[in-house]
Parts: sequence; structure tokens; C-alpha cells
Amino acid sequence: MQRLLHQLQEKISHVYDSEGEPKPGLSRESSVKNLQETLKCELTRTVSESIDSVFKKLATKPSTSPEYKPSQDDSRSEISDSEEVIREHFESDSQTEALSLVVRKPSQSQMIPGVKRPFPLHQTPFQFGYNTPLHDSQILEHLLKYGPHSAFSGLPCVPASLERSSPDSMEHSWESVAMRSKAHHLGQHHHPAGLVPVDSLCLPHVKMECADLQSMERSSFMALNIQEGLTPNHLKKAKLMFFYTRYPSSNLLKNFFPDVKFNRCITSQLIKWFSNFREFYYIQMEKFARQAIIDGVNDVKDISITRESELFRALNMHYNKANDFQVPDRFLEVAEITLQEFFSAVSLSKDSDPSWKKAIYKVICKLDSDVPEDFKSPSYL
DNA sequence: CTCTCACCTG
DNA sequence: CAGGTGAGAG
Repeated sequence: MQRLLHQLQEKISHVYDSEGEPKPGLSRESSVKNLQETLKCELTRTVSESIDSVFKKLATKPSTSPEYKPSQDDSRSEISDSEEVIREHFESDSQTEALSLVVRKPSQSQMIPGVKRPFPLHQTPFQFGYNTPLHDSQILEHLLKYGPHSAFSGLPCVPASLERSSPDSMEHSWESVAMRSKAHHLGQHHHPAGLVPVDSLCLPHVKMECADLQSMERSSFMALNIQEGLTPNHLKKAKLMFFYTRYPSSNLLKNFFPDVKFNRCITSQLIKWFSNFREFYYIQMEKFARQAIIDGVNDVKDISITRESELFRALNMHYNKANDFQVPDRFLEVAEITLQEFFSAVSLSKDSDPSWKKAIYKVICKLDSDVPEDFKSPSYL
């Protein structure tokens, strides 16, 4: 991108002299035509190259790509009510849809051999860490996934004004890029009906594209990897992290969401998420513990949790609805201990004490385990 | 005073 | 899940 812009400047400087006046001997028409041709080629080539590298990368790391990639349609099927709300803000950006098509299509329709359904992420390290300098292709990959202004996704902590900070022209620009990449990927040399391919844009459009590229450089490209707000993907990630830690410290959260620009609000929201996760968790535990007692279970040792347990299914449905994540065995153990704690407490009628759960919380909070390093990847989804 | 938690509510 | 609240720790 940077290179392209430089080349454009150079071309322009050839056409115009230092005063900004057309050089003698060059008509405005020919200059324009000249520039137009150059821009067409460069834009087309640069975009194609970048997109190629992205897909190439995706294609070459099939099993090294954990489940976090918005694979399949799970990102859509797994949505709870409030997630839907977040998503609405999210997808109100028109290009997000178009872009998601570009990214998801390959894995869905298997247009890229080798890109298959991801595997449990704790088994597969990422190729690059969050502090690794990003290259254009990586940035583009992110853009393809989240769109140019995914950072302003209309979340509580984000000033509403930011949501509309992107010019419409940018949307179109992205639509073009996204669509073109799709066509390119399909190996089609004709353009789908109704689409305006990048390389057939007339000059005014090209100019607009340039302006967009520059603004993208400034606003999106640079800031893109530090999210201004929490996205549905972050929520998804948090839920999976819950399988390892029920009581994450704010510090841990900061470490595991490196692509999030933390502030008081964001931190609180994340902590709140885990609080909500716990709430659901403990409610389930109490419910099933009481049910066990009703069912006539007498000994705590008869309490166990397997992946086939109803309780586990309920939990898995809540934190891993897409069921595309391999829940660690340790979670099963912790859940079992929790259930037994509730069972014992209720059995001994400790629940008559208003704060009877406190003792249980005290036990459970010590059972947190380390979250796999893989979760630290910012673009892990 | 700030942070975190559980609890309750919508 | 987000808001609001009160308790408790630091």
C-alpha cells in the first residue's frame, strides 16, 4: 500500500511541475489518461498481490489455524440474544457482510484445498504473536475478517460519534476490493454482473480510491490491531477462556486480549462477562446438585461429570455453542468438584445460611488453571 | 476511593 | 449480557 501511494505521487510529479501546473507539451487529457492507466495497473496488481498472499497463507496453514477463525457459520449460529445486538451494530457496516463472504467462502465451499475445519486451538501454536510486526498481508487479512473499521463497533464504551466516522466512499471502496478478491479467487476473469471491477474504474473513482487508501492507512490500518471496543469474537474467546479460568485477574485479561485497547470501561466489561459466566455456571451447579438430591443420590462420590452429562451439555452449550472447541479435561474435573461442593452443602442444609455459597466460591476460585498461550493471539479467531 | 464480587433485574 | 447496587478488601 505504502509503495503504491509513493508510486502514485511519483507519477503525479511527472505529470505536473512544481507549481502544480501541467507540464508543457502535455495536455490535461493525456496526463489524465496516462495517470489512469498507471493507476489501473498498480491498483489491480497491488490488490491482487495482497489478497493472493492472504489466501495463500490461509491455504498453507490448514491445521495450524485454530478454531478462532470465523470458520463455517458458527459465528452466526451461536449467537445469543445480546450477542445479536452487538452483531447488529457490527454488521450494520455493509462491507462486513461482503468481506465475511470472502473469508468464509473458501472454507465453506472448500475452494481452497487444505483449508479445512480448524482444530482445537490448544494444540496448535500460532504463527505470529501479537507483538510481531504486521505486514501488509497480515493487515489485509485482518481487514478482510473484520472490515476496515471493526474497531468502532458500536459498543457501550465507544462514543457513538465514532461509529459513523467512516465515509461512505470507503464502504464502496471495500466492496470493490472484497468483490474483486472473490472473483479473483474463483479464478474468474469476467466480472459478476453488477460489479464494478477495480480495474475499470474511471478516474474520479480512482481518485476517490486513493483518498480512501490514505485514510485507511491512517485510521484503520494502524489502529486496526488495537480494538477500541470488544467484539463478538472477543466474547467468544472469553467464553472459551472460561473453561480454564473462572476468576481471571484484570491483568490476565489484558495479557490475553492484546488487540484490545484497555481502559477502565473495557476492563470492567470483560470482568463483567466472567462474572456473568460464573453466574450461569453456579446456577447450573446448584440446580443439578439439588436435582441429584431429589433423585435420591446419597453419596458425594456418586456425583460425577462426563462429557455426556446433561450438566456438561448445558455448560458447553453456553460457553461453546458452536461446539468447535475441545473442552479441557480439567474443566470437567473442576465442574465435578463444584457440583460436589453444592451437593454436599445442600445435603447438609448449609443453604439455610444466606452466605452459604461463599465457602464454595472460595474453593472454586483456587481451581483456575493457566490459559493456553494460543489465546494470546490477537487475531486468533 | 477504587476495584471486584455476587445478586437482582430487564 | 448489561445495569445497578451494596458489601468488602486494599
